[in-house]
Amino acid sequence: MVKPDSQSGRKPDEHSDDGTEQRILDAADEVFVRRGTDGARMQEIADVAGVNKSLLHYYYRTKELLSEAVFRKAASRFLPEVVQIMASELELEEKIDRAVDTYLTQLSRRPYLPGYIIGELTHHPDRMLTIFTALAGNRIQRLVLKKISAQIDARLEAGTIAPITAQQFLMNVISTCVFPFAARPMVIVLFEFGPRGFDRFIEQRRKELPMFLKRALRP
Amino acid sequence: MVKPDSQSGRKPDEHSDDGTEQRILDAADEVFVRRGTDGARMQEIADVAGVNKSLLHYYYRTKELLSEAVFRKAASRFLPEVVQIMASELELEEKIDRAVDTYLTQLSRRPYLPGYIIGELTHHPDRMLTIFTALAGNRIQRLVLKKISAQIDARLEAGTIAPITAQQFLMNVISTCVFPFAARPMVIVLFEFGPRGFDRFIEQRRKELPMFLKRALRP
DNA sequence: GTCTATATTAGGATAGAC
DNA sequence: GTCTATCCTAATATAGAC
Repeated sequence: MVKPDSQSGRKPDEHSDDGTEQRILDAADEVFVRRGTDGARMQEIADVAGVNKSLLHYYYRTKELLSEAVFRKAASRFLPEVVQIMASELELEEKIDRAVDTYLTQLSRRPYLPGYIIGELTHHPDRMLTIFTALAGNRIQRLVLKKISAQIDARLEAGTIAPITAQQFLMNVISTCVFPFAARPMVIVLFEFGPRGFDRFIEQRRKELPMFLKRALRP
Repeated sequence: MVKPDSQSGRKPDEHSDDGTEQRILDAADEVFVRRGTDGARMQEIADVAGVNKSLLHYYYRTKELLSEAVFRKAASRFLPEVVQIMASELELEEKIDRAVDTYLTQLSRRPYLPGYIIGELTHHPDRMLTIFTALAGNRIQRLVLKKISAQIDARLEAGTIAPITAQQFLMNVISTCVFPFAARPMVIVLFEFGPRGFDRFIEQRRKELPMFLKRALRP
């Protein structure tokens, strides 16, 4: 919308290595996620990107727009994967296995992402909700809930599952995967984890959590 | 430390209704929790408290100190309750019942508290961790983990529980209680909740979640 | 103890040279 | 496209009268 070149074609003429605009977005991602939108400083983003502050405005016009770009990118990394798993034809137990594994793997790479998204969400609900609706179009979630509901109903008929609503099921899976990362700084203190302690905890969780959740489904 | 009068005795002389200092702290709580430390404005706090901006500095010296007071108060409202339940002599199933009920009741009253704490934690880890250690002294958590571990071990002997570590057990209970509130704005969108929809979801959860968690404990 | 200035700085944004 | 220099507002903080 505002950017001169970017997404359409190649970089126009003489200059840097791997795209200045991209370097700026990466730097912005790093700084916004660590400090939050309100705590982030354009100067720090410029420093991390190794460019002049003015260039941020050249590419993204305002801090507001830049932060939106970052949030959009972060959010888009969050939902689709699990939505796809949950909407699939897999058995519920298989969905648990895959969702847990996918979440823990992705979040281990970006541990502060949940904290960032949750913080933004609570501090700027209005702005963020528009992004979310645009991003995840309501038809999709409705499909997911329909699908899970149907699976639960069928298994209730067969007597192979304990009663639970699709929403509560989904919430339990997502909560147990995402929350430990959102609360990571607190968890590290309360469980007295050393440098690699949290990672080991997550690896243990990767094994134990699916079993825990699947046990809870049994009638 | 910095406050003129306050916590020691009564208000000194002539003035307002129910304590100006308290009114300021309440206002600060409201604003900081909604906007986050970095997004909050001293002016807005003054407006909410119905006093002049300068008074905030009179009582709390700086924004930094005021925000610490707020965070300390918020955090202290969070841990103790459940720590006490978990450290008690109750059976694990009974602990689940009480913890879920306590959490959901308290968080329903202050739904944005988890989002605030998580946001602060990820954006100011250093500062917040000192508060947490001071607040929850490590001996206490160690006692909780010891207690839960002992209970699990005993029940493993008796064959009345599925294997799980105390840390993972605790994490599962806390995650499933707290996360829905932390992610509330997202949940409302994704589940397409109306005005009272989220509250009804929580009331449903108050019944279903304990059963879910207890089913997961069965061998 | 509470208010009315006012000081001061920080940080987002723009103009304009190269 | 990238930099230097500058503008300008918003926000924390303080001085001082009442």
